[in-house]
Amino acid sequence: MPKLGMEPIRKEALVKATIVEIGRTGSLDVTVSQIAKRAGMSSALAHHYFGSKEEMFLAAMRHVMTIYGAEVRGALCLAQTPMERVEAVLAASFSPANFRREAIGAWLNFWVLAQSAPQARRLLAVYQRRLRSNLLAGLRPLAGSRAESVAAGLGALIDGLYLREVLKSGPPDRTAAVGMAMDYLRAQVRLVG
Amino acid sequence: MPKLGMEPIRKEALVKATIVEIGRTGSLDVTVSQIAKRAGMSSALAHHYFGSKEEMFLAAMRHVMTIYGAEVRGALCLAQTPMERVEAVLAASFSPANFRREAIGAWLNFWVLAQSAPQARRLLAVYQRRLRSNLLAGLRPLAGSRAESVAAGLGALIDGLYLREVLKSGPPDRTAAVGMAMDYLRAQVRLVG
DNA sequence: TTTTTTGTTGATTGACGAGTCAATAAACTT
DNA sequence: AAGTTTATTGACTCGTCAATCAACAAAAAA
Repeated sequence: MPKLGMEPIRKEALVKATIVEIGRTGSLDVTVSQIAKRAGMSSALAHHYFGSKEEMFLAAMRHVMTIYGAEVRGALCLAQTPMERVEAVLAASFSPANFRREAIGAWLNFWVLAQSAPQARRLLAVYQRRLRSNLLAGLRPLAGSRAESVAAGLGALIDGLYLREVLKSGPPDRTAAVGMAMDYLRAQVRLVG
Repeated sequence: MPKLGMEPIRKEALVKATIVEIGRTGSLDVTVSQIAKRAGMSSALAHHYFGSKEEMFLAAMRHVMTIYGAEVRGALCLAQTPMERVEAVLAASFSPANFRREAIGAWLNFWVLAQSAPQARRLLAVYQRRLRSNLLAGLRPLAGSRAESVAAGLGALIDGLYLREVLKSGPPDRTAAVGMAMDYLRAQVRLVG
């Protein structure tokens, strides 16, 4: 019963299943069979489309980052003032799509992967650069020469808030996270203006 | 040629080797054989003393946290003012013993482990509580009712700075990390005093 | 209609690794 | 001296899993 044009559908299903499984087990120790099963196919087919488990992981990572990037762009085009720009980035960073258990768990594991897989490292570096430059655009008018340092701090704080969510039980509290980051932002900016 | 009283020596060697190997490979995918080899013994002996790989990981985690705890206590007993107390905690958090590649890599992986191993989760929770209360002791006189929130922010920032170090190349920059945290602290405290 | 391309899987291979065991040996105990 | 405890390892078991293969099915192209 092979319908044609399955490739993109299967690949997408696998990518999503990968994220779910990594998020669910909280580790990269997920078997291709697990992922394939959740995506509703045989493990052989998963290999057929992706070639290797590592490719699957990288595709999943790209997917998470693509969603993130899209949300940032979306929020950013509504922003008028510099402050709004920064707020937009924060809102996107803690959006429901990104700041949820599965994604957070996946994100943490990508960090681990980045330590041994150069490809993953590169992807994460791209994310960091993008975050930095997005923040910087809004921060320069607000914080002047301290913009660089504030952006670095804010970036680290965002990552830290993700990390802390890992140990919490219950659903992630976006409002609290955004609040914490905004708090930092306001405190740092007040010193200049 | 069995000398007696080897147990503590072997165990310590294994714990240190575990940290080194996890830090070196950047993942929990280290074989017991690798660890045992680095510690200068057979894998069978490693199993003899620890029973399982998981026990080895937990012992390594306890070790890292013990060092951290000792450094905090050491720095804390020299502190006179509240501000000095907070500074002491920060200094310990980014001390050469803790803020080095191996330990950082190990730390990150413990976080991952905490997602699936309840024991590890508990250990990490202990660390967080201790950090929180240490910070709070210094912060309450400085930040009053905002102390809780500042402590949470500082805690997240510290973890975030660790996380960011993972992707950097070259040796960790303690001074920069402490500076960033102090920066946050000063900004938050200024709003009160 | 034959052939090729695309989709799909059950079965298999081959490697690797955690944990066990039997055996050996040195030290302590009685 | 005989027995017990501690140290130590090579060899082995048993399971798991990534990756491959052979085979089958259906659509598209020839």
